[in-house]
Amino acid sequence: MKMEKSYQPNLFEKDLYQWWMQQGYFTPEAKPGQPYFSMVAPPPNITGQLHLGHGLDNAIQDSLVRFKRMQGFNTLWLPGTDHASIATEVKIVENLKKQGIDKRDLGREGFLGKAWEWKAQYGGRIVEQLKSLGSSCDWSRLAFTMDEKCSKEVRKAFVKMYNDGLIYRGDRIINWCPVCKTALSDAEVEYAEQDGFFWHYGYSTPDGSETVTFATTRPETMLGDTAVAVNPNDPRYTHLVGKTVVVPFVNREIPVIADEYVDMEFGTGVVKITPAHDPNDFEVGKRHNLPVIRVMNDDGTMNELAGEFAGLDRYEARKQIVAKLQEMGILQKVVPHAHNVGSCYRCHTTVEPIVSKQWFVKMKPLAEPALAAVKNGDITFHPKRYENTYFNWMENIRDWCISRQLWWGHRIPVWYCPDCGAEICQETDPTSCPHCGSTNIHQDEDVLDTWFSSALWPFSTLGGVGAPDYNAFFPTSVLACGYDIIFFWVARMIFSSLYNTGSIPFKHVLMHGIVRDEQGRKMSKSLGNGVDPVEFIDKYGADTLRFALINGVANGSDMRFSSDKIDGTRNFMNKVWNASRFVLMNCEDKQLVDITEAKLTLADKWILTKLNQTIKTVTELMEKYELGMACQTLFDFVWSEFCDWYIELTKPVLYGTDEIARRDTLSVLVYTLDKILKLLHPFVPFITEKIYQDLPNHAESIMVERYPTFCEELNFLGDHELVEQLKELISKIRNIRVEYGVIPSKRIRMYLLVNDERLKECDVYLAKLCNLEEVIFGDAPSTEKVVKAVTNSATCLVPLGDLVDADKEIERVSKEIEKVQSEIARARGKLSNQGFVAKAPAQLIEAEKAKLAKYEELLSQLQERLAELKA
RNA sequence: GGGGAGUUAGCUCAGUUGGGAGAGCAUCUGCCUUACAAGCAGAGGGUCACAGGUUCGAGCCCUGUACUCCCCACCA
Repeated sequence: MKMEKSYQPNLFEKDLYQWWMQQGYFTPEAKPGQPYFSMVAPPPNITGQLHLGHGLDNAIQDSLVRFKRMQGFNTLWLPGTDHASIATEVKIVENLKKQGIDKRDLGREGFLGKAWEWKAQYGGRIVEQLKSLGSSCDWSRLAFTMDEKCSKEVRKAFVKMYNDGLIYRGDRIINWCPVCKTALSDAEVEYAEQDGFFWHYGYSTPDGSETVTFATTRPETMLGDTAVAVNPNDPRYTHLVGKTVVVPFVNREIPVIADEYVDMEFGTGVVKITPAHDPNDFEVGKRHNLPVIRVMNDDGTMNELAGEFAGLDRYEARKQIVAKLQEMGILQKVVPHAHNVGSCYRCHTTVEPIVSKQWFVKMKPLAEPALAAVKNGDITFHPKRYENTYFNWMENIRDWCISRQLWWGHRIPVWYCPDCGAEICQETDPTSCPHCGSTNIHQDEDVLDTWFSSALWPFSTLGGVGAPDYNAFFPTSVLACGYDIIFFWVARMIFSSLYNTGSIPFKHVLMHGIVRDEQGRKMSKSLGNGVDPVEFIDKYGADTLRFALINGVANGSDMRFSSDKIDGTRNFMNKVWNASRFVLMNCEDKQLVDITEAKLTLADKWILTKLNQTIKTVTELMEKYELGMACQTLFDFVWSEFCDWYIELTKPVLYGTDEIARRDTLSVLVYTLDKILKLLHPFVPFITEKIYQDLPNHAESIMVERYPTFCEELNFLGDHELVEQLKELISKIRNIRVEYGVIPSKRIRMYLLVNDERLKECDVYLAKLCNLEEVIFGDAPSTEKVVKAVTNSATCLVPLGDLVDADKEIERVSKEIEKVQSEIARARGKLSNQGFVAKAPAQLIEAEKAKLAKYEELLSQLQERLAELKA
């Protein structure tokens, strides 16, 4: 066996991955009724490149799946790529343009064909990238939301909702993106504060006798005004209600109406009403039967109803209108005003509220069971606080605009018959009108919101209700994703599954945060601070990336991805690598025994006990989805216990001459390393598999081995405690060496007085770890000048001859006395507190008493020592 | 306006039923000791934002204050 002296990434990962795939480990059989663990993954959008957010998603998901697989669950992880988003279409169009093709020339079908070509290419690339992260997805079930089986489910769901009256089509104010030229749902609009203006001006009565003044941030919409509204209780304007005023430019006479919507306190108490371009005005318009006059085109230019401003861009029109109002002396004042402006979450263009005919889903009936499912505990969020976010949204939910004016996506399965006016909604394409037989029917041009199909993902990818995979793996166990898509995706999956399958889509929702850069900024293309996981993996390896993304991060909170963290993790990987190298180097040509038959040393028993504790803790944490803490626990165990102490403690034996002892200790080393690799494997798949394959007596693959469990036979609490005392002693001696400036290479002698006879077995450990030439059990002769260290289990005397400095020693001991005294004070304080003794648990009181006794004994020894020094 | 989160060592952050303040990095000292200098050993460093309260006991629970951040809604 040959191992590099330090961990080098990318020497074996690809081969291992390929081998895993060949072995079929990723492809489970559907076994209905078997204990299973299944998961749906958020589909990375193929139009962007893979970023660290995906890396985090993937690391968490894969770690969970690997853990559960090792626990013996039948695991399914459905991989998916892409959904039919606006960005997808934009990219496809860009791509076509490069080839000199206009999508209109291709027609809808042709466009889709080209889109699939493009998608296969980029989707394939993303899959390759995900593989380099070690994703143990079942790639044979790779799904796209526009796949045949998913599409079937989309239609089925739509038709069911349509027939149940949950889907309707109507005129509404929607958020319109003039660049993407499509409607957006409320969730797809991002609001940001922008500097703007309040333009104050007024409309006059036809006779010019009276003027009502108002303020607006969008003067161009005045061309579509169909009323001016005041509050019915506003005495300033009661005399005007029912009269009319005239809109300049279009010279339209519009009524002054009274509506509760108007806030008397705000501004002048007058609002101009533009039902076609403002959601509130639209509602007011409905109440008062106002005409709806739309003055803007889909591309954000003014239309023919805008009169002299027709054809102008909305902002240009605004400029000219303001200028003309000023010219005409109508404009009264302009006040700077910061207000929130909505923009398209994809292209960041300012959205325009525009009235238009769109398809909506009635949310109230769907939201109720979805709320109940979380409230009654069928679905649990981790961390729990995100349930509040979910409730908040679900309780205030508004109808969901699901139509999009794009070419790429699931087309709405509704046909119109112009001959009889019928509207046909069905799963299969009709060839003629079922009402009048006309073949002159046409399908609705709109496509569905990408999240409509994504919402069906948990069951559509499983083949739908009743399919073998569905029966074996639904509802899924966990959904793991970032908190930023609770509304877009999580919430919609919940109500969609409940409605379409009658079941929750998943039992647990594991939320993680966003990966930020070193300065805490969100990673973004425009800032150029994004990290490409593929480049990262080339440099540091997938194991490092995965562990760095998970280790020590609390669920649901954002994390900073810093170079420090990367280095630390890379160093840990190297540590694992080298510790393994140590074990394997010593294994050459050696026989091993089952450790239940080995004669265990104190150190062996100690590490086995520690291992047990670690297994218990890590398993519990994993089961609570606390991956960050599980990693931390492993990090500490591997580095601070196994490497720093246990390996050092084995050296006296391994480098000794007792062959049986060497064999036995080596067996424990291999045993422990084997468990460590298995514990780490979910997070660190490649290195652990690589090393595992080199272990003596290894099985086929670590990936399908069982996760370690607590072993009562190998739990030695008494010996564990003794070694802890030994460690304390060793630390004290090392401290003395450093404080007295004994150079590390100098081997010195030591006298040891033990309170626990078993410590006499520990001379080799002491000698090795403190670099002693001799450990003499017994008191030092009075002729020796010594430095003394006291612990509860032993007193050690280090003869340092002339190095011993009485003053220094007095200081050192005094300092220690001080520490012990403060401990004693604390313990006594507690125990003399009546309330504590009366109310605290007995166990705690006993523990406190024991500590007090310990410290008191220590104190008396230290004081004795001090007296000696001062004598 | 509604909801949520944060404030712990110089920095980044853990701290899950309330029971002696932790890690990594950085700093200081000394070491290439045959797994590892991507390392080892040792050391220093905290009024757990502030003010009250509950409790025998509070970083943790309650109330309030201050600052920071996120999400949602949005008054023209």
